[in-house]
Amino acid sequence: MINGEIASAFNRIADLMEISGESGFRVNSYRRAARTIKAHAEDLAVVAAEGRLTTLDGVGKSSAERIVEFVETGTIGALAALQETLPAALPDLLRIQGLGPKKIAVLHSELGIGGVDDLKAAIEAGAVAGLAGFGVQSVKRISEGISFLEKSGGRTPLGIAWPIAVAMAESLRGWPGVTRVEIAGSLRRGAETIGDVDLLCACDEADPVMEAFVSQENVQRVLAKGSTKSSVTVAIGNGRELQVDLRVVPAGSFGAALQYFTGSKEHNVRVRELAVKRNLKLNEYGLFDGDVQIGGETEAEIYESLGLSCFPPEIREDRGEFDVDVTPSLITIDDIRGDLHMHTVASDGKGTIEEMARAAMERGYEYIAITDHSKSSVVAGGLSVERMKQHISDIRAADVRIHGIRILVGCECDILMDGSMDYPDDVLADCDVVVASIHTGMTGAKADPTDRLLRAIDNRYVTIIGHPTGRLINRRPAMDIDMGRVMSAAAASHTAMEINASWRRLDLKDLHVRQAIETGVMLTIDTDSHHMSQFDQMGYGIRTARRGWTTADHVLNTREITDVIDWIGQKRG
DNA sequence: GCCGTTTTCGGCCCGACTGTTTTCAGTCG
Repeated sequence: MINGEIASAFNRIADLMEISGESGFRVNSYRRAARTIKAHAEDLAVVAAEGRLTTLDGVGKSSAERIVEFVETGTIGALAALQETLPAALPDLLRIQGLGPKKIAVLHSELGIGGVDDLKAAIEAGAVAGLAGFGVQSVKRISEGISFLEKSGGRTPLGIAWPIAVAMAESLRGWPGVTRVEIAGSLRRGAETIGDVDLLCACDEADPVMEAFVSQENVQRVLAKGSTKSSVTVAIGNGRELQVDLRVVPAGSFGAALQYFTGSKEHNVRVRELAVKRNLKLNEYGLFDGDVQIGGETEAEIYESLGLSCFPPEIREDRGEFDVDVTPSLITIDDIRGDLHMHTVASDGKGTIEEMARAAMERGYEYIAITDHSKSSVVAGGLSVERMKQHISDIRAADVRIHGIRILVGCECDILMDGSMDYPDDVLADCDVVVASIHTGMTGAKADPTDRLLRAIDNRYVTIIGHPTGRLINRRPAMDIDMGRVMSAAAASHTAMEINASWRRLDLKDLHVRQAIETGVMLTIDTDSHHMSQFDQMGYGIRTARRGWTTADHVLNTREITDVIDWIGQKRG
């Protein structure tokens, strides 16, 4: 799969062109093509071979030629040519707040700066202040930007940012004069990682709210403070910081502002283009016909005035939402009837079977599957065949003893290097649910992960492929899997694929979820809980599912227990 | 560079904040 590499190359071209002073429209066209390429599930080498590249959004003749060039040679001449004229690491400076293409061009032409280290040295030496457009304040801001980049370490996982945002929003709601607060931005869209937290607030008087916002105890630095918009950073542990933006808007504009600040940027560009086509103007204050506001108190008003449905935030990515007649009715957490992947003290969990069952009942679940690790997962306390047989009896006994919830017998069985299962078939046959997962040999070329998954799917007792790509967000990349083949095999064999709801994984991710649905694969959304409290992570899995356009029908654990058992039985024959 | 039921040229979303170039460019979202 070369799509990621091509998208990176296109973004690099855009960065370098922008610093070169190239037309912003040309720059944007490369970024748009890069985005399409990155989001395309099918391998671009295949699309190129079949001559379909220009059917992709934002890919024209020129981009298609560059893609073909990459497929054939592994490089793009245009990128190489740009890198001859500008240092390859110069675009890294674009990630520093307060530095844009124009200032970076000055830094390079005047001081020969080629990367972040050069810039730090030049600031240290006092060479930057005094350059055209650089005063004392901007140098200070750039220094802070460098330090923030080092402390933020890029994007923050959803599961870290969400509780912080909820707590800040809750606190804001209690302030005098504040009438409404919502979380917007990529957090509201349920993105797996976020750049910053966007809070939106309606209030009687903005200035005192802004003053209180920047004066909060957990604020590390104030990046900006105005009457409608302020930015601060807050500490999130390990010496790292997260940016939080607050916007204050009039109540009559709240819907327009929520729509605008929820994004995505690409989605908003499309919406505004549609407004322009109708001779209307859309901004964060409302939808306007000339000077007359015709909408903006609610989001629905804006969308409906433009002849659109009020898209759920999770699909506002310009990934086809404008092209369908009917927006699907996406799954909600209330559709979930059970959880089919969790661990107990028998392996590496912290709760007993009974504690997990009671915690599940508190969440209104009708069933759970206990799925402890198999024998090869030694560090995770995987169960030998003998212990597993005892565990099966214990689960059956708990199911009889505990009323109000059905407790299914399961296991999370390792997929071994050759794709065979870690337990013999007779043990798997005694389980109601088998989650099959890869835990070892993810890196290195010893075994092809696609072949391993395909062989696992071929096993009649395997119900669910657990965390299929093995990625850990910000920590470990996904295995290089031919997802098209795996999904086709899963769909054909009545094997479900998991959306692992742990915020560290979110695996399948949104794009793969979409691909699964298009391929006809049954999904499950499971928390992989190792503690009772981790059932709360279901919400992150739901968001990921929604980002992949999932409805309740696509998900096995929205069904009644008898239907779940029937569905599993169809594969076993 | 891409795109098109106002098409093959001429447009491509819009506003806030900051600092510095005293009237606005650069950056950001």
